[in-house]
Amino acid sequence: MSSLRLEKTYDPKAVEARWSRTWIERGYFRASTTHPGQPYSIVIPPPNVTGSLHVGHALNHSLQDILIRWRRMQGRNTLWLPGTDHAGIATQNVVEKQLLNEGISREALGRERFVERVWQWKATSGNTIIEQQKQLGESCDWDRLRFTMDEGLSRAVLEVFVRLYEDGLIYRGERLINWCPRCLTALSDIEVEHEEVKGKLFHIRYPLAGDPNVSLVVATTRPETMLGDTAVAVHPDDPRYRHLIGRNIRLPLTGRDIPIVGDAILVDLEFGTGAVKITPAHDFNDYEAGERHQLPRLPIFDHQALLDPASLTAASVDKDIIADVAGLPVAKARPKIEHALKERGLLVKAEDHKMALGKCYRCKTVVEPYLSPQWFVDIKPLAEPAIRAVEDGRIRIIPEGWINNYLGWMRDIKDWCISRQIWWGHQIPAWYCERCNEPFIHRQTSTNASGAVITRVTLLQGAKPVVARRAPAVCPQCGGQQWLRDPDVLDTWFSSGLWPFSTLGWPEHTPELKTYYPTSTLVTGLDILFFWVARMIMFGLRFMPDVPFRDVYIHALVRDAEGQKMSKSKGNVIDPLHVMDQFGTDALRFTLASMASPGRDLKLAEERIEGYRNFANKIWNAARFSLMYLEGPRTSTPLPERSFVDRWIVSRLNSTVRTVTAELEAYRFDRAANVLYHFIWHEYCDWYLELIKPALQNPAHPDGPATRQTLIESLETTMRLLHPFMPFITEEIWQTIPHDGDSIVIQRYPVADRALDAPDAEQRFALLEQAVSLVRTGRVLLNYPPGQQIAFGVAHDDPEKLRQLQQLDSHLAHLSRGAPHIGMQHAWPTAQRLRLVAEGLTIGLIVTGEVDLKKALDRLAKQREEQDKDIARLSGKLDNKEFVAKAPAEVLAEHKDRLRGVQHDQAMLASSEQQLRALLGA
RNA sequence: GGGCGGAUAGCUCAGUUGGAAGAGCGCUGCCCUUACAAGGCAGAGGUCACAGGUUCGAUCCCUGUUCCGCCUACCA
Repeated sequence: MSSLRLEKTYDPKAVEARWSRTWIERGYFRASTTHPGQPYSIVIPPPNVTGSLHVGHALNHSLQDILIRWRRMQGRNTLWLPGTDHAGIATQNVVEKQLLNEGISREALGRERFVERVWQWKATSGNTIIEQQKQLGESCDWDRLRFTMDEGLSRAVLEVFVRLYEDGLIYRGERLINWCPRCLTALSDIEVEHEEVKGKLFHIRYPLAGDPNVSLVVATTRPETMLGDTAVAVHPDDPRYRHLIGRNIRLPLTGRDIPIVGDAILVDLEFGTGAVKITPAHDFNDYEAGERHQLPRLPIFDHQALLDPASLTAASVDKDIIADVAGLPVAKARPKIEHALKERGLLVKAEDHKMALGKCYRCKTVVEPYLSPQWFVDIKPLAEPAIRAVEDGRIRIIPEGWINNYLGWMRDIKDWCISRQIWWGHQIPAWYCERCNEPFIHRQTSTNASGAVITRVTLLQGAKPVVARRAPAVCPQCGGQQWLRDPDVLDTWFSSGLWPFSTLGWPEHTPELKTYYPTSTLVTGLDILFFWVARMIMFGLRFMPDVPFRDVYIHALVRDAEGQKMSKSKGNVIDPLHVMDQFGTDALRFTLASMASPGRDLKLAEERIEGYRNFANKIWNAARFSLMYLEGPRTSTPLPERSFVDRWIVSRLNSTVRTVTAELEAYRFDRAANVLYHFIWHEYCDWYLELIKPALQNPAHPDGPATRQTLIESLETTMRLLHPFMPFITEEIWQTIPHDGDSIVIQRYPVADRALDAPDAEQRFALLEQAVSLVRTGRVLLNYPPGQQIAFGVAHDDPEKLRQLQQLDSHLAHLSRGAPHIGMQHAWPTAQRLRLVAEGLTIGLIVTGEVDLKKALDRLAKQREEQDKDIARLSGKLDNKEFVAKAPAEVLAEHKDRLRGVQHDQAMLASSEQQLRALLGA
């Protein structure tokens, strides 16, 4: 026997564990290319293989699971393809840290053993997030789990790289790139996070060569880079300086002479001093200016962003300065340089200045523009089709607001630096003949702190690679057979950019690709729109060649209750697993869905989840109720012959089906969830289950059999409707109530049907609800004691409505406890009033609906006149919607503006009592 | 600097072709009523950021202002 029949509260844990296991065992999530339905496919944004589920995943995955479960129930051929990402730098950093804790550096370990070590770490921790995803109920086809460094996916990477190279879209070149001095690797532009910081703008005097009395004052935020200056720029139209163009500056601290050039692009007349130092090897703008003026590049920092003594010497820097700053990192070199300038009286001033600082998105270290040979993708030819695909609507971005964001970025896109100087990832398929390239192969040997000898291989600009799917055997140039493979690996986003087709078997022509590509919907956070989504579109269009997905649904970021980004360091992280443990997985899923409004970050507080835990419990108890009263005959009475209450709930459910489906189609998970919540709690539970109690509890009630049928049908349909949102509890209930089939997972999703709409029943219900609500309000406002029975009269001006209300008398009485005598009060003869009083009942009057209050009042007044001259004076007609009576005065005073159509007949009661006493001769 | 979004109840937010202000949570009062106290019923609470404009009518459309986010960017 299910606990559903026994337990008053829903205990999710056992239920969830059982069903998540069973669903997978029974293969409900397995996709088949031969399934007859129209394909609907989603590839999951692959989480880091060694990560664990955070609340952002929970949101992202819940939404996808809702879509997939919904489409599966609609009979579509669904595939939700799961997988994980090797997450190059991030994972490498984690393992490096582990090694450091053991006192080992990765260099000491060596590349091969280090990579082995990462694989080990993946093996031990890689299943964590997958298991957690299963716990969340994700209906992925787990048999198709992919990893970006799987053999198949790696082959796709290789293929794409080689083809792009052959097409001239991948090249190697020495450029200024963003370099993380901690990760010791190049980064792409978007891997740099900009942060506004307070810095200083230094004004430094640069004397003219051969004329020390004349000088230019340059402004810079980075004085330490001046050792690498190769020119000073002024604006060609600047009357202050234009006559100096062509003359030389004697660069302080170095004694080098560098030219003054005119550059209208670099120099802003309004800013700083109007003179700009040019350091082509350490600044992106200066790099470009250097190209314009054919200036030499003088790198002065090494790969760790330390001032490099060798470079400094080559740049002929003052020996004292070299001694002072050589080997220092940027942050420490800056004050030393500042000091040296000050000593020489060359520092004019240093003013506060806010500036944007670039940081590594993985380790938050300040990045350094660094001149080095790297691999790039010539991106424009890939971006153009990707722009068109969105412009012409082959790819829809939802919400639409992000389209311009995407287009803007794509139109302004710069070549993509794809090489990373790390070890974990897809090694670039480029080989160098050692003999031919001897001058370009630079081996640096050093001994590290632990005494290990470390060799660092750098392939200098000029090296000629052979790019191929496998290592070449013999060099076509020199016949040599010694090959050195390019040590770099690819940007981790290179492989994830192939995800929609590499996971389906590309470059083979598989049935999976044919069936499931293009995928239907991509569900993702805004943070990886450029990293991932844009790259998938570019690669998909080039290699498939078709869009990788039809719809891109972009959801918001999950923040904490204060709107702060969740982070471990802030300690404001909501751990989804903890929440699932505490409140149940369905509650978490439903919370996230209900908060997924477009365009806004969602602030998550545990109280919300608790609220939906209560919702789950409400559903549980509604199901218990249904089972409790299901004993007894059930008949499938034709709908038109069922009671108006039954027809009402069927109609409301039908309307809910219609709305939920429409909202899901529009990716409005929030609205779909809210509509479901409202229907189940406030219509099904609050009204329907209450209304049918008399029919269920009285064995002789004529509506009993049909109502039992309606009860169970509507519950069963509701469970199917809710299933994509709350898979566990719906399955558990569905299994326990009468049903056909093995699992709710593979049942048909409810479809709205006009024939089920019952506007007349809805109208009648509205009348009833209004009357009940008025009776209840009256009770409370008039302070009737709980046990006190009350007779209420109901007046209505529309004779048809009045007739309907009379028919609803029993419902009204039932729903307003203790008010058994509901009738048309104004029509009650005195004798009946007296009888009611004799029974110890209080008499009240309710006026509902579009009643003509004036008439009602007149009628009441006339009636009372006949009965008793002392009857309370009635007044207080406020407008056409409200009127209030006098007594009891204190209540009325308090609620005067609120009291809607409630009349307390206190005075009448008093008068009736007198009459009664008179009659009885007391 | 550019772009985008937001400002509605104490809190979190709905409110899409402009037509009498909504939900959840919280709060107050009453109620342990045979599905559910993780509950029921009732209730309080809002010049819809500010200033103009269009309109018979504006939370909604237009303009400007203030504040808050996010994205993006080479002001040295």
